[in-house]
Amino acid sequence: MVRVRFAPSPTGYLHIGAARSALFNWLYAQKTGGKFLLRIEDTDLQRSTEESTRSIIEGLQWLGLAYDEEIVFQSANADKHRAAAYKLIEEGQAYRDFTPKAQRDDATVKQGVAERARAHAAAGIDPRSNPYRELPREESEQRAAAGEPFAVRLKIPHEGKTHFEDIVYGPQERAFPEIEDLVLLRSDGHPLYNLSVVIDDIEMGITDVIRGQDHLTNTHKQVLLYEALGASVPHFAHLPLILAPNKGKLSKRKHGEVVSLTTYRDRGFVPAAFRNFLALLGWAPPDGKEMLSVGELVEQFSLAGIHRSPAVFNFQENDPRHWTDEKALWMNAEYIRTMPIEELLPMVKAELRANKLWREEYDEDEREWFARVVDLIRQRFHTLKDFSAQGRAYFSADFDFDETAISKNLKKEPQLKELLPALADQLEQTDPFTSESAEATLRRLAEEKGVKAGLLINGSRTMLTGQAVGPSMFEVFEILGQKRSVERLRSGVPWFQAMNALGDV
RNA sequence: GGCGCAUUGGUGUAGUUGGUUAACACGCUGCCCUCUCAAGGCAGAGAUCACGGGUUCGAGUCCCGUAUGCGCUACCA
Repeated sequence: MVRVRFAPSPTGYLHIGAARSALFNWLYAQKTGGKFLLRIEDTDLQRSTEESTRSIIEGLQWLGLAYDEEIVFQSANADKHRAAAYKLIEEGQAYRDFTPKAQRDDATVKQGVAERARAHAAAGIDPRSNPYRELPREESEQRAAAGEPFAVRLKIPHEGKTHFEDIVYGPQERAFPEIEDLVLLRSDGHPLYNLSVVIDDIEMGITDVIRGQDHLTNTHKQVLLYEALGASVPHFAHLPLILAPNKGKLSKRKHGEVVSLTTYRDRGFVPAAFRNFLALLGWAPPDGKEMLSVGELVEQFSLAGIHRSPAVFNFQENDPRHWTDEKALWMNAEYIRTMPIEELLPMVKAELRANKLWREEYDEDEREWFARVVDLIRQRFHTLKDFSAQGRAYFSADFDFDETAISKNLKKEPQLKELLPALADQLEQTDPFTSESAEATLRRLAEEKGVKAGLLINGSRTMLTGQAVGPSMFEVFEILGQKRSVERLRSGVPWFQAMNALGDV
């Protein structure tokens, strides 16, 4: 049975790249009828936080990726990791390295590595030569017993090469001389990443490791460890990276909240929409259809459909209209306007509630009305936030008037100041009050006064909703009802606001 | 520095064994619809398939090289 895992380190919010890894693992588990496990890699005590763990769990939940079994916290397994390392020493597959720990500054590590490599090459030193590798066992044990600190390193053979088959990237080979004897245990006894992952994956019975491409080259080391440990090697599938628009690394420090999954939740994304979008980064369904429900995603998903080149996450910083990938935004709007209304309603409810616009009647007597409004206004919304912003006038008498709407639809025609109350008088007499009758009334008045119907329509739109844009106005009349429509048409509020704003009395 | 991976319109992708005008989605432009804005419909712009060689009757697809980008190379994860 297939067992896959998502293994994030809790050192910050859930990155969208990580979220995609989680998605692909989950999809694969669903597809194969396997298990999807969650492991929190919290071995870096300084950087790991509980808050981050919480946000990861919330993020997965939001995306609808339920994990099986108990969460595994890697830090809880440190003893097992150490024991495995000591066992490898016993077996002569690993050795104690008494070289004093080199001081390393995290920020300059990459540079330091390159410099060291250059220096070694220039001096003709084999970077893998380590005087402790062949230290006689007695001496090694004596020095350890005497309390001398040591790191534990895996012995990599000098000759030969590793090989594994990556499901996405194909056959991978690496010559042993290119791999340094990797450190398993720090001199303070702390187990290191490569050891911990392998032990935990064995322990958890992981059959398929699906993760970011940044782990591809390190996989050779892990394969060696599996072999040293006498465990069977899982299948590997590495996923192409998700890059920033400049094709650089997508990071929080440089790109801010666009990379955080919670941002999408907080800014009004429908989970299914974002999940759908994420699935299309690095993978494409065989039939090319892009709007896919979870069921379809599961059905169509295959590791073979994942391709190798990195995907660019397209957004424009400093441009609020394009704060994230346009296709994601489009897809969200598409979901909002096409998803079953019954599924959308609870999301709108949550949004209204958060903005104190929710009324319990919407769940009871006015349930039908509520569904009708949502159905009417969702057609042109892009995020759930829009229901409480542009949609505010439908749920509250206390809404703002858009400045451009006032100048374009009201102030430009001063006579509207009299025409709209006149329309209100007419509408008050209209019975029954429906979109059809409201339309007839309005058009009759326009004809009487010799003005274009559009003038009254657009003016009404701004009076009733505060906006210059929105659904068909006659639908709005009906949905808002006779009483509110008449009241708002008579209200002088936007006129005062216009005068104040524009300073002409 | 070494090793690895990648490279199809602005972006996401299709193009499985080489064979007609390189396909789809987002975005963009125009038109239609119309009470506005969307949606929808129609039309369109945009790719010398990174570059240079080669194999072949024929290459986005195979081979070699170059460039660029990214990753790994840590007593980080």
